[in-house]
Amino acid sequence: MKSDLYTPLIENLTAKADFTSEQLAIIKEAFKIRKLAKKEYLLRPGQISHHLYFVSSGCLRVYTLEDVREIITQFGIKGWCVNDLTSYLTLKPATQFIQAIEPSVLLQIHRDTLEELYDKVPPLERFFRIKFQSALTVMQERHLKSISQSAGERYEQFRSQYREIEQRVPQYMIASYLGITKEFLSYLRKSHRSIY
Amino acid sequence: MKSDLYTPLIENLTAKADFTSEQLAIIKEAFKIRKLAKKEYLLRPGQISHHLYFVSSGCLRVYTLEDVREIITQFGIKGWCVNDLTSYLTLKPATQFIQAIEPSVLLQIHRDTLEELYDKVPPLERFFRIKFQSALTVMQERHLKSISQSAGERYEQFRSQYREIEQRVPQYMIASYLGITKEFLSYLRKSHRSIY
DNA sequence: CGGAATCTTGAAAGTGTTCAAATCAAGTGG
DNA sequence: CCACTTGATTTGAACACTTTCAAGATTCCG
Repeated sequence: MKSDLYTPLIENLTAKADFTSEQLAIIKEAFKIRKLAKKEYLLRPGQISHHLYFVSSGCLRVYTLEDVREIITQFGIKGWCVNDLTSYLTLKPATQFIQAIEPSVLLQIHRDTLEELYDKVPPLERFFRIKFQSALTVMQERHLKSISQSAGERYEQFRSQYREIEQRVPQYMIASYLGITKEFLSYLRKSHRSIY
Repeated sequence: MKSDLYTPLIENLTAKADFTSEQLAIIKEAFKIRKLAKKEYLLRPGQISHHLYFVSSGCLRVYTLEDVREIITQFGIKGWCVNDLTSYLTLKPATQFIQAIEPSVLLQIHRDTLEELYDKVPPLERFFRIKFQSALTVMQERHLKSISQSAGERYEQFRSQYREIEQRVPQYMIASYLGITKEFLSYLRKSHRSIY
């Protein structure tokens, strides 16, 4: 059922803005289905990110190689977007990898198509403005915590905030997302064993 | 000269979008001048942020009290915006302080006025979508560095990226912005004395 | 079963904080 | 313009948090 895959997208759209059913149909039409096997890459450094990716099902990670160490900057599960946004917006080569952690289904839209849609469907521009606003506040909050809290606190908070992700991805990836080593995360878990 | 104060705003607007001179006039009209003495507060925790603030001149800081320690989340100089964005967007009480570090002049617009403007001047919505997009990528980059780089590297990078701010604000504020103690920043400076 | 990926352990080293005191700089009022 | 107070920066020692490295244990999957 094609429409199944589009349900999360439609829900997302209608939650934050008003679209007529005609507009929704146009938008839906513009998003193409993209399936990924486990461990398959959607994007690699050097490539240019030409699409916006909406996760319909599965789980992905966005990460970068700093020095020689992997740092995960985003996870993506149903209802989230994943991207190397800088590459998408500036047309510069990506610096990040996007890889499926599980078999996944994405809905992708090309930058040029979306630009056209902004003109064809004005509420879409508002939708994205609002989306980017919220994404920014989330990122501000995340950054604040990363410099004001200890690793243990950040882990606790991650566990409660993203329980679903915590249960689906290996622990060394969570460590990477939190900016600590897998060994230290293991140590933290041990010393609080009673809690977990 | 009133128009002097508006120049940075106009430049900012016209750099990223196309407005007719009529539209620019309408927008300009909607922004009110707000002057602050040194150390004066624009916003305190508990208050609701009803305005968007554009810095026309001077220098401000946005900070929060974590535990008992001040953490600076943003600086604002000419051409930048400062805010507790979460409060502005959700109408919830602010958690951050906004304080002038120098005598400053801001241009402020009320949320309701801006919402009306989005309808009256459609390109404005696009302007802000693009602004928030860029702000998000900047924040992503900043967060990545805060978890992948050492304090020394972050300081080096801050010095080169924000030379102007570095020269205008006391060092303990830079330490606070970088998420380290003033003592440790002092130590870093000492051990690299030759470089600075 | 066998191999690869993941998770755990412990010791040693590095990075950053805390606290208390000293120094330096910058207004402010007399 | 000096004396004084406050604000800002520096120092050093002890401590806490996190990483590194090397090894071992465990789990997962073909």
